[in-house]
Amino acid sequence: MVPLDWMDVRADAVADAAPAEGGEGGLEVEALLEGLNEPQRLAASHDEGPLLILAGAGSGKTRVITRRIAWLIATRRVSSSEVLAITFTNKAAREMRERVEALLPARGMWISTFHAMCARILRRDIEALGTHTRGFSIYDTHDKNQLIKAITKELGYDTQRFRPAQVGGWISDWKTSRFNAEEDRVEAGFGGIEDEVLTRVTRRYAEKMAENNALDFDDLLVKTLELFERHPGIRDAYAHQFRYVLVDEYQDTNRIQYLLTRHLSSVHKNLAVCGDPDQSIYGWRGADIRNILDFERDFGAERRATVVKLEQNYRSTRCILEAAQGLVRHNLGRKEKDLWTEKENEHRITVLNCGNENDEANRIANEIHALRSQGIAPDQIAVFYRVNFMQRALERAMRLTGVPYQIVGGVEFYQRREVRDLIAYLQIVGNPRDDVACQRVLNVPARGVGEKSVGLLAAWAAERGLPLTEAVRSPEARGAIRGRAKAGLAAFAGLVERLAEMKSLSAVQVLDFVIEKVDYRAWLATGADADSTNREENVEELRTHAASYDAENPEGGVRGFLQEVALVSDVDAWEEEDKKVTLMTLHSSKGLEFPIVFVAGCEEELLPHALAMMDGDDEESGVEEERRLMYVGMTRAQDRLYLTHADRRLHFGETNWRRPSRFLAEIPTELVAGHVPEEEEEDVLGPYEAPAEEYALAEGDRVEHDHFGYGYVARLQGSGANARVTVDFTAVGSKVLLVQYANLKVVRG
DNA sequence: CAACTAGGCTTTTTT
DNA sequence: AGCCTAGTTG
Repeated sequence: MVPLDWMDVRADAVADAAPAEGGEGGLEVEALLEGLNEPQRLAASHDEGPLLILAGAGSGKTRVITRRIAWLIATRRVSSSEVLAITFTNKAAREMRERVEALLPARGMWISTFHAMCARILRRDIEALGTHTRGFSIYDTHDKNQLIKAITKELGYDTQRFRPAQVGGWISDWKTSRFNAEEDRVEAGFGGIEDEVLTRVTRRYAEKMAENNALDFDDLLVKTLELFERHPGIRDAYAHQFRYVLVDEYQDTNRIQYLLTRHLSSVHKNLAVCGDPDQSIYGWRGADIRNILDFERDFGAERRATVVKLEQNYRSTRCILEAAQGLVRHNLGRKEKDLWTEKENEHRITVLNCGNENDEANRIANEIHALRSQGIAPDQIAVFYRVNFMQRALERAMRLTGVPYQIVGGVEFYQRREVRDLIAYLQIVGNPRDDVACQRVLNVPARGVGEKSVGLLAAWAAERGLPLTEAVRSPEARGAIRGRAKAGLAAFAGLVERLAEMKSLSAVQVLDFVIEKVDYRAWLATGADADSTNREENVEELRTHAASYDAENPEGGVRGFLQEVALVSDVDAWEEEDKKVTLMTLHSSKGLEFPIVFVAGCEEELLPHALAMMDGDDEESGVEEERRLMYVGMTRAQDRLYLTHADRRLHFGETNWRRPSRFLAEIPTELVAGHVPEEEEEDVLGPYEAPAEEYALAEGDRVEHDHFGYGYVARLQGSGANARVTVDFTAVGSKVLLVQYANLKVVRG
């Protein structure tokens, strides 16, 4: 967040020119459109009515949006608080705000993600719904899963069979689908037990969320929509306020976001959306590409929608652009775009075929070294991958070869146990009804309060419909508990009493109180964890975060901090200034650009991902989204693009044979330097046949050993140098041997 | 009854 | 890395 007092300092030459009278194009206004090409200028200076900006990759979209906001404020006598702009990440929101403020002084613009906007609206108006108070907690996926697990257990179902994450996914689909168009309502009907679990858990989940005064990510959107539907007065107040509404990355909005957009723009009907159907990559979480495809029909009924296509790419070389286009053209039923660039080719695309994941990582690291010796700074380079686990091999190679790197996302800071513990204490301050938070830290650090005691307290609270913190504070509830737990609970109760009085303190003040009071550092030090120092560092980092939040948001307090923490995304934490190579998932790379890009793991079953292809009934649409994902990754590159794939990859202690991605074969060959994989013959069915010598051993094989004689292979584990085999020898019984030294001979027949 | 340990299992992508 | 389970110890 930007401190408020920066704003006035930032005004530059353009800003100094006050908005022209009547808004008609004086020199100053012209300056706001300076340097834009014709379609960009059209989009930036479009006045009233619906506007669809089809913005190809790298076509200067952000620039158009920021200029547009500035132009509206400068010429249309729009005050900054009448502009609503929705971005995909908080980072994008922050940047957009800064860039507008660099053009003119503007205060109080609503620029945020959908989720942050909804949180802000609900903080003000949620009490109209009668289920929550303004101090509500925001549950992230982890909190949500904890609650679902508890409920699933409570209802007597097996949490192994009905995994919290899976049930959570069902609930999410169900909530979202309630608002979908009549014709494509998700058939929640699995039939049988699944249906029963879904129905019962969903109902109980909604009850508990209300009791806990908590909202999950879906709820933020859904409750805001409910608020607008049930209280038109509230809806109209916002709709009147926002004279101009702008939604970025519109191709990735879901049905609820679409309906929210409708409501918010319903009075002035000045809605501009911006996006690229070829970059729609969030279908799996409910995003509906039809939102952008149907925009003209949806919003153009009263007043014809203006459509602007931004087709000049300012980012990539012709080679990169053509390769990416060549790839995405394999998607059927897409609107053809004619992206072009003036940047001529310097390098062709490099495809690297590697042995295994470590070889791949090393070759990427070596290439980075070579690039650095040509004077390219590490922060000009990014490595993308499809799944987070791939980060490990890459990270290892970077570390071993001394490449400075930073990882975006992956093992998230806010997911770390120590961080979550401390956040949970803050959540109790922000919302004493938060049972999930209370339960988490009831016995952290260990106070002798085990499962049994917690069960007694929870039962007492449930009978009376009271939150857990009340049970903790009640001498009556504690009366049934004896022994070590009694003293521990008394201590925790004292702590809860103190926390209840800390609502108005700053985040770091509460944090410091808790850390000191429970002696959290000492508790960490007793942990058997080898990396307890690492945990201590994370505690320090959390303190730093809290302190800087407090400094920048003096009014925010504990709740403000919690809200920010709940809604941060991976990319939000990314620091561009660092002189480091960036490692991130393809999904996180959306909206970014780098001179040099590596896309690792261009293999079948990884990109396209195996699960994307079996999800639902429509395999091809899964593949198409994966193709778009690859397209997004490729179009991040400005000058050079490397695509790598490995023949073998280690996953879950198993080495699998890999085939190069079909997407590699879809890139026009003349654009590629290095090894071009030949298109594989059709063998869609059946696993890829591995070269025989690598599978020399199989379970059940009869083998001969120099010393132990004959036996049968009972088990194979690991791979490469670590591959081990368990053999039941006739003479000496069962032995575990390292394959590479055992020198076993297979006896066939 | 609570605390701790070892070992097995698991991960598509994320606001 | 974390969660779960089983088994042990205090």
